[in-house]
Amino acid sequence: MERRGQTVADRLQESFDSLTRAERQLAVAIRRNYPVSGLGSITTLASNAKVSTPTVVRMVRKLGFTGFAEFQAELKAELEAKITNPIAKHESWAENAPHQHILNQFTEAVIDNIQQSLGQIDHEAFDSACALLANQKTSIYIAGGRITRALADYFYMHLQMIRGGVKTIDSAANCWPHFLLEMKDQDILVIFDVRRYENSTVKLAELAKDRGVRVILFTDQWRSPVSKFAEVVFSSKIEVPSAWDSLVVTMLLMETMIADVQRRTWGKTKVRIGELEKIFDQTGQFRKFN
Amino acid sequence: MERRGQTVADRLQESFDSLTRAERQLAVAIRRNYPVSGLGSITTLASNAKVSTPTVVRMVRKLGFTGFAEFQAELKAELEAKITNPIAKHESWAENAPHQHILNQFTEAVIDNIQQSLGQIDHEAFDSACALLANQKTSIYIAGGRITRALADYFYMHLQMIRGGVKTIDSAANCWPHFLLEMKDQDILVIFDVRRYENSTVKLAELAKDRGVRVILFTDQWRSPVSKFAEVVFSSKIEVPSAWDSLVVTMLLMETMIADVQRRTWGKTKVRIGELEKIFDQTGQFRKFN
DNA sequence: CTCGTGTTGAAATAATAGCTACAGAAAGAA
DNA sequence: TTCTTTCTGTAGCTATTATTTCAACACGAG
Repeated sequence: MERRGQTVADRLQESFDSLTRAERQLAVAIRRNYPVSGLGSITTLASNAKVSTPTVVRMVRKLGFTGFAEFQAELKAELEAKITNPIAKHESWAENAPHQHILNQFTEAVIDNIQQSLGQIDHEAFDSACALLANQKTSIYIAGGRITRALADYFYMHLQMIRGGVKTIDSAANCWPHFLLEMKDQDILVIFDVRRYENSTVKLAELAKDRGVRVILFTDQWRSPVSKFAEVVFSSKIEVPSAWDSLVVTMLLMETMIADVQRRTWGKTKVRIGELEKIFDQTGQFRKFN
Repeated sequence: MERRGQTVADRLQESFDSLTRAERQLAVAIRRNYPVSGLGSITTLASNAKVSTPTVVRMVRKLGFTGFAEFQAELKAELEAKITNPIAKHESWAENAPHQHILNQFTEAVIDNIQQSLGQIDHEAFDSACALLANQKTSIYIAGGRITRALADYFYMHLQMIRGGVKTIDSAANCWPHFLLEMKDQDILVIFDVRRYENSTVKLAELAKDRGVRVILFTDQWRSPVSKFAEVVFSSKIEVPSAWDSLVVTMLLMETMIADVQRRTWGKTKVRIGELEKIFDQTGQFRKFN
């Protein structure tokens, strides 16, 4: 078998499909902090990956090594090459691709967006928004625009598992009166609105606010006009080297919020999730691994 | 004694005068090919330097370590710092919030996920997937699971603006026969499937492949069983400090793909977008700024 | 030359490493 | 469901490791 020029990472990648669950878990652990992660004892590596030492032995054999010692020797050799090589500079995200490759360019822009957006965020506003969403006495309405609809759905899907009283607002504007009618004082309306802002969304926010609804807005760095009616506003930088905008940062904020709301409501959510799991088990629709 | 910021090499240099003959011989051997030389066993190191193992122990104690293990751990830490991407080691992302704040913890995990996932991506596979999607002669079908449905919709929304012949597959499994019937040889099926993997999705992939359809899969680090039937697989690390998984990396890859497909089809897409704009202008539904 | 001080490695020891065998658990097939 | 097959961790074995002990050695002072 020809192995010339193949790094351990390559072999790991190549053989990934033929690995078992525990072995994949190990492979991921090795890639984390590669290649230094593989330099300790087999015991350390195994416990870091939360697998047993025989699993380690079996996996390195699958990669074509005679044993852990040979595997580690190879890692050391790679490391040595990397250290002595002057272009070892770690400046690309997709390491095998050239720096000009769109994967690197795009990712760099996204990282910058994250840094800029998070750098400006008001964490107290974030906390208060989470508190609002965790308050189970009120109802939550979620609305998105043409492009942001997908994020609204994603948010809805998670919140609805975490707590009751969550509704997603149909994108067709002629359905809104029904939702507005239902909204009570102190209810929450979460709106996603990035450029190009939609007139109808602004109207929705205004009408909702008139009814005493508290509005949480996810928007871009230029801020949707909805912000006039919003109690809490999160603006994310969305520019990337693309004809389209990136909603990655918005999604990051939203997921963080989901995590925090879940934490706040855990007592009640635990029961809710338990029931949900039971239903899933009954349908047999899902399976855990492999 | 203050040891802050001192590397092993520094200590070696500093204490060189107080070392004995055999110890100096060892010190030189360590600096030769530093720091990888110190990563093997004490036996190997000793025999490379042509000294005995007790000499090694005595010397590292003179440098201030309690034993060889501590010395080696320090070397590993140095190596790790040397080859790790500095941006990933960012201390705080939301600068005003404490480091323990969930915004910082979550973002840190996401950045790590990005680095891990991009670090092992096959950029040639990425390019070929983009080429497949840019080929306007074939039709594209997009399918998602319970959670990933939102991503599938997001992808559909963009691709559908970029080119024709894009369809999203209804999540209800009983609608699939109709879609399968329509699929032609060489058509593309894009599947989003992260844990917990859905049995029905695997079946869809299998049936599609039987019809000569080429499958592109977005999954997580453990890989959905769909990967058996997929021509191109993108796995993203999805673990975050949350009860739920993070699809931020998947979204990043997808957006990058959208950007690249758009670039490839620009000639035809320009016309298509132009027409779309015209329709939007006519409906007056959207406005550009404020 | 002899003594004393400091240096060194061979040998002994205790701990840990890597590896194997095997049995229980999980997944897949019937 | 039940039966097979495959996977995975526990327990135990042997080889090696890091460390300690101690006798031999080198070398300068007297």
